[in-house]
Parts: sequence; structure tokens; C-alpha cells
Amino acid sequence: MNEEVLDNSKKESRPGINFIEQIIIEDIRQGKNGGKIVTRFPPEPNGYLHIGHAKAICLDFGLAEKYGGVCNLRFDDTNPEAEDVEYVESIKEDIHWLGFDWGDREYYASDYFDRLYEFAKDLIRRGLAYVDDQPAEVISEQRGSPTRPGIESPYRNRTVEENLDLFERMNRGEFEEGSRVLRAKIDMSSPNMHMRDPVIYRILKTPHHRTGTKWNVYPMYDFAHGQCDYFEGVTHSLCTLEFEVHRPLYDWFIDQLRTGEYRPRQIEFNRLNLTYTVMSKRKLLELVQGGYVSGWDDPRMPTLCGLRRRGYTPESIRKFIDLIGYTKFEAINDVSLLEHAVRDDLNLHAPRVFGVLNPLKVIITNYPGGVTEEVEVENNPEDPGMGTRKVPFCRELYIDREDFMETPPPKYYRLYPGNEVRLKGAYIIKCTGYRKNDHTGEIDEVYCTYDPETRSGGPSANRKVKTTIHWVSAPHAINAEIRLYDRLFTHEDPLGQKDRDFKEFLNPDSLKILKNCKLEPSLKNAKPLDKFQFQRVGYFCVDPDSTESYLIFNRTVQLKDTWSKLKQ
RNA sequence: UGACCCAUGGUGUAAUUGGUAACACGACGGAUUUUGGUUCCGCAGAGUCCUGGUUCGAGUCCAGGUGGGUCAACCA
Repeated sequence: MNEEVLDNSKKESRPGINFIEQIIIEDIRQGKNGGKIVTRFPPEPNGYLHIGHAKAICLDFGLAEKYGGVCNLRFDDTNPEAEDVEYVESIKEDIHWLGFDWGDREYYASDYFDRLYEFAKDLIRRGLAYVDDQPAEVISEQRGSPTRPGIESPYRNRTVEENLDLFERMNRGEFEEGSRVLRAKIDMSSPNMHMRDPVIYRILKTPHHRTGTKWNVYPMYDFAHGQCDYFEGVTHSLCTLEFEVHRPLYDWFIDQLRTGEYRPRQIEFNRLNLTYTVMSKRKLLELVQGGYVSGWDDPRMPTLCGLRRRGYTPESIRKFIDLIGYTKFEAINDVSLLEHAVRDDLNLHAPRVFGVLNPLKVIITNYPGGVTEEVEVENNPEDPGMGTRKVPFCRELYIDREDFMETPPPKYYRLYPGNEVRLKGAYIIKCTGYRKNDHTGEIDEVYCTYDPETRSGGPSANRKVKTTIHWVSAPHAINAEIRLYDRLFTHEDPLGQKDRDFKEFLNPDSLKILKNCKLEPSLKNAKPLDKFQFQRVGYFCVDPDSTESYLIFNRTVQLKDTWSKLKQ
């Protein structure tokens, strides 16, 4: 059985099994913990998940899946002041959206409050924990600093009886918040600050979203996390780098707790950082509360709900995470790699349509008025199985303003006086003139003639022109709003700038709204979150703000654009 | 006069665990193309932070530096 799992891993391994996977393989080989693999994803229900969490989710669930183990979902709800059920549902939704499932293993740290409480009393009885009556500031002062050892609390050597009595009374609600804490008795002069008699229980009178008012004391993260891992039989407890210094404490508690061979192991990996954005919950909250974005699901946010609304697919996010890997190096990943991952996915799956963002009227002067013909266009050249659709064509059309110039620069292949282009799926047209607005100088209309011999699919359609452009029939077009997004920040690393607030680097042009866009009529029935490639422009996704009669699209990402590069 | 962690092309990762630096993205050039997209082909780019050591052989091991990160919530 184990052989099979390992073999399996070898097959998929190619080069580059990450260091955590290597540890797991080795552990299975050695038959550690009975050869079982159990991981957990432990979000605190105090906010929305972002792509950094997705990195952890892919690791926790992915590794369990790959090595024949299981992954638990455990809500780390040890702080009633910050948490709320509201977040539980969104977290579950996001994990499912990414394509992972925890089966019936939905746990809560609060499920273990009784056992944790008993364990704390056990530590007291063994002389390994004590109640400290000093205020937070004093305890903090006594803890010393990284370069200066701490000093022991005057309450450190209370009797077991007194500690037990005090702790129980703390939990009965006899004392005010902040008046007493329970501390583990470890080593006030440890070089590791976390070992200097860490607080393990504090008094909190805010009702808990699951246990109500049952408890007046709540375990701290360090006292809950490893123990919960232990209770659940977790073998590999994967977390981010900043918990590295907590590991000795994690192990210390496990040492006091365990009775047999089994022990969970904490392994740390690097966080996901992306250029041009911020990833901390606190900072994201600041953006939401400050009104810099429209909410947690603003399409510019790195939250999973934001990315989803933007049009990112779960596959693209997983692909991206797979690409960046897991190491112990604090890397800043280029968003362009994320963008590459969506393009890659959407290119294969998104149906092509015609959408004109900045419409310019084109009149085909030799095409009869009042006539509409339908041309057939393939839905996706990458996948003929996606079929074709009919698009109406007539005398008056819209093209994108970018596709016409009065006086073209070198290498400009699009429409200009005297030049020919093909209208995708229809005819080759030649620009014969244009009309300019006398006041604004803007071009109002462009005049063209079409060559009836060149209809796509027709017998003599093979005449080559330098380029093909998209278009929509003016009388048939539907009006839509399109929201164009750019990076949220103007600096790659908005947080890394000394003495500057990250909000100073907010990009004022991160959202542009176009309200007069013209789309081909087949889009009429598009539903929220439907994704399309507006041919030659980019990938777009229907925003949930859309109504039956008013479609709103979000631009997920532009197509690669070698022309705009050429221009420079 | 702290502890712990990290350092490989522009970016992110890999290197059969000591065997002569590879992959992806990006850049550049070309071919194909009814998307200036896609695809295909090609090319450039690091000698692995520095110094020393061990070894026939070091990106991998050791020592010492340098640079960066984390740690002093009754947050997680």
C-alpha cells in the first residue's frame, strides 16, 4: 500500500518535489505515525480567504490527496472577539470553488475547548502552568527583549491548589478581563521569546459564536493549535514561515500531551506574495473600510471572491500556485505569471465573441441599406467542438476606435484611408474616407466599400489582407458597461517602502468604466460569471451587478499585445 | 551582546541528495495564423551572495562573513 503511494508519487514527480513532499515521502517510507498522512487547513473565521490561503489550501489538500491521506478543515476559532459565523460559510464556499473537499471532517478548535481546559489543569497539577495576576504591560516588561533575558513573575511559584482554584474561578467569570492569565512555566531566560512563560489562557467575556457564554477563558493560538492537531491525528501541520519560531513551543506542548509514538510535526513554507498588491488581511480590511475598493469581492482584490468576480478560474489559480512552488525563501511573485495562468486556461475554454469597447461608426457605402445577412463564426479556434454562431452583418457597423487612424504610423495594419482589412467572419473592406467633427476634431464616421467576392467561407475568400478586425452590427448591437481593471498599486511592493504608507501607492487608474460599449447580440443571454474572449481585446466576465437589460463586464485580463509594444 | 530561518539568469522554481546548472514566465528573432491572440521554431541571459576549507569533484558538506526575513498581542 505504502509502496504504491510512493510509486505513484515518483511517477508524477518529474524534477522538483518540494521539500515538504520530500519529508512526507520519507515519513511514509519510514512508516512514521503508522504510515498515515493527515493534514489540516486551519483558517480563522475572521475574514475572507485570499490567494495566499489558496496556496496553503492547495498544499494541505493536495498533499493529502496525492499521498492517500486526508485533510481536515478546522476553523481556528479561539478568539471570539474577532470571529463570526458570517465568515465560516464564505470560507467553505471558497475552498469548494477551488475544487477541494473535506468530507465530513469539518472541525472547530472550539470543539476541543473541554479537552484543552483539562490539559491546562493537568499542566497546573504537574507544576507546569500558573496563574499570573499581573497586567499585560507588566508581563510584557518582564518578558525582556530578544537581546535581554526576562525575569520571573512573582506569581510563578504559587501552589498547585491555588493555581487550580484561581484558574477555575477565572473560567467561572469571577475576574475581569485582563486581570489574570494562565501561563505555561517554561523558561524566562530562553533565547526564544515564545518560550518565556507564554500566556496560554486569557479571560474573554465576549460570547463565542459557537459556544456562547459557556467559557470565560479562551486558549491562545499556541496552546490550541498543536493540541488540536494532536487530537485530530494530524501528522503534518503545514503553516507559513512566521510560525517558525513558534515550533519549539508547539513541540513542548506536544511533549507534555502525548502518550505514544504518534506526534504531529509542524513544517513551515513561504507565504505567497504578489507584485502590485498586498496580501495581509489587515491591509485588505483597511482598503475595504477606507472605501478604496468596493468590498472584499472588488475585482481588484487578491481575495478569492474578488478573483472569482474578476473572472479568474479555479484551474488558473491552481496552475499558478503549482508554478510558483513551495520553498523557505520569501519570494515576491510577479502577477504576470498569474495573468499568464488565466490566459492559458481561458484561451482553451472561453468562447470568442465580438465586443467593441470604444465604438466608431463604419458605413459600408456600397452595401444596401435595410439588409441584414448572417455570417457564421467559430466559437473557439482552439476547440472546434465548441461550434459556431451566427452574427448579423449590415451596412452600418461599429469597430474599435483603435482600429482606425487618419495617418497611420509605420507597421500599422489596421484601417486607414485607402487600406483594406478583413472584418472577421465577413468581408474585406476598404476605407474610402471619413468624417471629422468640426468642433472636437474627433472622427465621427468612417466610410468604406466592401468586396462582395470576399465573404468568409465563400469560394473566393482567400484573398489575403494584412489584418482582420472585429466589429458589431450597429442596429443589432447591445449596449453594455465594461469595467477595465489595472493593478491596484503603482509600486511592485507597496508594503516594502520605508516610511511610506502603502495607500500612497494606490493606483488612481486601477478602475476605468466604459459605458457605451457595443456587443454582438448573442451576448444577450449571458449570465453572471460567464466568461468570454472579446476577440483581439481580452478576457471578460459578466459581473453579478448585471441585470436582464443591462450587462456589465469585468475585464479579467488583456490579451498579449505585441502591437502596443511595437508602438513604443 | 540573542535565537531561528533564508540567499541559484530579470522573476519564480529545479538539479538523480557530492558528479560538472535545467524548467516556466518574461525578453528578443523568425514561421504559421481570417484574433498583432494561440501554436511552432530559434536565441540571449546566472556559473549558484562573499571568503576560506573538506574532496578526484561542491549550488549541494564545514567555518567565518555579508545581505534579507521572523520573534518582545492577554491576535492567529
